[in-house]
Amino acid sequence: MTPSAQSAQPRRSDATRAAILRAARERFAADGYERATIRAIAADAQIDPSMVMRYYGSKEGLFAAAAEFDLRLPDLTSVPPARLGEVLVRHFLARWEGDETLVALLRAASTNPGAAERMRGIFADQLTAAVAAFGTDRALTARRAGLVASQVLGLAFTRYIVRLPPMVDTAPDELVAWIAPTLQRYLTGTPPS
Amino acid sequence: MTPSAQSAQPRRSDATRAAILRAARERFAADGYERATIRAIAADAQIDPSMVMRYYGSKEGLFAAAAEFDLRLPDLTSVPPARLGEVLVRHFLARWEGDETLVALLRAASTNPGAAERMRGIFADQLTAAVAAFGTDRALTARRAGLVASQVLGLAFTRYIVRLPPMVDTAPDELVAWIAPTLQRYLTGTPPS
DNA sequence: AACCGTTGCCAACATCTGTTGGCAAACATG
DNA sequence: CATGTTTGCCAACAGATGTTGGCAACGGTT
Repeated sequence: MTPSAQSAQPRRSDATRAAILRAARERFAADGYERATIRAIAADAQIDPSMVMRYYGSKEGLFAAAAEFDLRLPDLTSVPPARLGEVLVRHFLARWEGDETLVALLRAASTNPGAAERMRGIFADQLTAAVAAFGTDRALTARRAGLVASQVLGLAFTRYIVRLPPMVDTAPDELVAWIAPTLQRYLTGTPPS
Repeated sequence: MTPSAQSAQPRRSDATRAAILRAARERFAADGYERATIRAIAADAQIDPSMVMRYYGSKEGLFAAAAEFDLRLPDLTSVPPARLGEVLVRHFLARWEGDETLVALLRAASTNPGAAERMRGIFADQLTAAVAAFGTDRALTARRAGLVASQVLGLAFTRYIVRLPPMVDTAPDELVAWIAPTLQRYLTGTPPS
């Protein structure tokens, strides 16, 4: 993300690189992995398709770069325990509406094994880590995180991908009110026998 | 589905048609719409690619035929009201494990507009109809159905598509125990202000 | 000014895609 | 048997796709 992590001096082509990445995210989000063609991405970025190859190696490499994503989950230990669910849904909704990277990842994960692997990594690592902050049983923690992921990804899938009318039309606040108790129970509820 | 609805006599090519449809469902489920090529489907069915075109017109036509699906939702009015959630999750899980058509539809819906439209139709029509059986407020009914869809599709997405380990490893009965209360509340819970 | 790495474009490649038309064999019908 | 229809395969087309190599222009360094 930050342009000069290992390469000390910024290159002259950083603008081009960024334009490609932005166009790639848009196309991947709108069309999915296979329908988003390098030519179309290059056209959006107003450069030649061969530049995409030079800077990102391959289509897979481009996607890997475009799908870099940090959920930026808050520290759940500093959240009032009773409001965990609400904070989480609200955070996810905001994160989703503000950055199309997640939609790109979601669309691509359905058909591209690499994208699915990336998605697994994000939710297994970041979400599980956040949930683990207030639980000791590792298997139970993983299960709680998985359940939260199932509801949150289902929300995203129905709202941004399939676009089910009731899920698209409902205001974020009302969605939060409905879904928060679900996450709350997945996070803190007593596990079934 | 039934081979002789309008055409009185069964054709000699019915076996071929069925083989194509079966192979198509498998490929669409495994690879998604764009990666499932007509050539691969034809190879699986052990016939020539051109036969697919003759019998189903186009790739879209083939998908439309392969993605025909009935949720076979039970009549919710004859279910004990307190067990609505449990019955629903269990039904969906069984339906999903037993028929790969839904997985095909789910994968394809991410990238193919026609598949998304089909998915919208299935959940808007069949699920909303089932939910409408015990509610009068139409907007609220649609919202309840949408919420149920979000959790059920999220379950399917994480378990069958992304294959999040905790969602794959957890036994169906335990998933039911966790998720049933969620659907129960979406179906019968008091709506937020 | 001479030099060299960078940036960019053009043209082309090999391959794969959905799709089409024609032709031979199998079958059914008179 | 003769006729028409159905089933199947082969070969091919037109277009799109990821990817590559070469070549000109630019920019900084010595």
